[in-house]
Amino acid sequence: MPKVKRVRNPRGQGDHLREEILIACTTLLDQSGSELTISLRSIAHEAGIAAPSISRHFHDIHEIIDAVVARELDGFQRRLREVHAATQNPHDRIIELVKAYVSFGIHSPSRYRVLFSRIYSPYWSDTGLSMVETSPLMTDTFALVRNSVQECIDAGVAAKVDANTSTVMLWYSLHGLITLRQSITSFPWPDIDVAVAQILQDSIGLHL
Amino acid sequence: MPKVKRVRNPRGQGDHLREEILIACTTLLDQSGSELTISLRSIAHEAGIAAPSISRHFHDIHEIIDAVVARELDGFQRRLREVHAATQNPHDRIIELVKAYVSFGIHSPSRYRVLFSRIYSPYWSDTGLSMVETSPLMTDTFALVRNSVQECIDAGVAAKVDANTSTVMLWYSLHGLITLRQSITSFPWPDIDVAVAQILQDSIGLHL
DNA sequence: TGTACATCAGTGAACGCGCGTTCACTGATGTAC
DNA sequence: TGTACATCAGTGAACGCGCGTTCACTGATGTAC
Repeated sequence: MPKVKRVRNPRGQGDHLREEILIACTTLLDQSGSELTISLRSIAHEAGIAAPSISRHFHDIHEIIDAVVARELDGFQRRLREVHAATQNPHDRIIELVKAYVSFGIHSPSRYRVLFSRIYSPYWSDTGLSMVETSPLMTDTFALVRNSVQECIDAGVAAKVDANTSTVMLWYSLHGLITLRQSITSFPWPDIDVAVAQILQDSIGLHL
Repeated sequence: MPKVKRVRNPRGQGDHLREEILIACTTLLDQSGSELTISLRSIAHEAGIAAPSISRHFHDIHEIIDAVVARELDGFQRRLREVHAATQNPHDRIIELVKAYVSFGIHSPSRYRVLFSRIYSPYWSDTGLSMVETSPLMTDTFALVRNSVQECIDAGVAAKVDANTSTVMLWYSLHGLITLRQSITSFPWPDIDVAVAQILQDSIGLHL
């Protein structure tokens, strides 16, 4: 989709193109589901600019992908925080948080994959290992859920005692549910709501 | 690694090259961890042959990948069958089956990924959707584990009642454990044996 | 208030490379007469 | 037993394409004098 004749940004506002590049990259990621199929030229084409124009804003394609992942992770965390603020008690809160997580994974499979299933390829090792580092945003988001699990335990609505381990178990299960259903589509998977309820019961011992 | 001067296969045994192509492709998959970074030419180079030589044996690269996946899945299933045959009672059997699954995922991350985390990309849809179909081998392997879970329930060593749902929960958790630990490496994950024991307890209610 | 100049925000052509695919070929070996 | 021919198992050069990167440029706008 080549865009209509681009109007150049006014002087001093060259950073606007940085935004457009990130948006174009996000669009392509949504379409392809893997950062490996994306090229600098495809991003330039999607953004309606010449390929060399990107170099003023990003050193290479990994820098663009990293920026997109950081943005998406930030948006995802913000959504979970909203859910956290909008719920009244620990029981409803953990259910809504899990629903939001699963909903994101099921309805935005490509974005979910880019955030939580990035591949470490040895071919990339010379361009830096930043993609392998865990973002503080990831740790923060985990802490948000873990605290909600702790609240459930304290309130007596969850039977487990170790909030940290329980939350990891919860994460394992939800991630497995989202990605296995995506990869192996013709398997007779059980109903998704039933599965999520079962996961909440098994992993944190939530009383339903 | 360019190989030493290849000796051509004798007449009537051209299928030997088919084997060599599959082995070369497996080697590359082990190295890269994603089928998206593999090209026909890279396989030809790894196998020490000219690129057009592949066309006598495979129509395109997807056919090669599919053949590799089928072989690997077959080998994986055979290993699980061996574990099944080598164990004496339902309790030990399910533990050893799970250990074998996790061990494969942790020690052969690239192969595991190719078997269980393949991506459906819309770009490939015109070359056929065979990659999206669930292999009968996958269903068979699931049935093997599900039957072991059923044995545990019948023997009273697992507390859950629905073997099918429990096995799906078990699969979700193990898959999540393997892939999350692979993608997010610097997170403070709990000890893997402890996590696996917890998963067995949570998902099928195994008494440890 | 003019005007020369510097800076900013890009563009377009060209490069060498790896890709999948085509095409004509090579040379060993089996087979029909 | 010879020998002509068909088949098999590949090879090597060449193609057009998309890739990341370089290089010289364009043209608008701010700034110093």
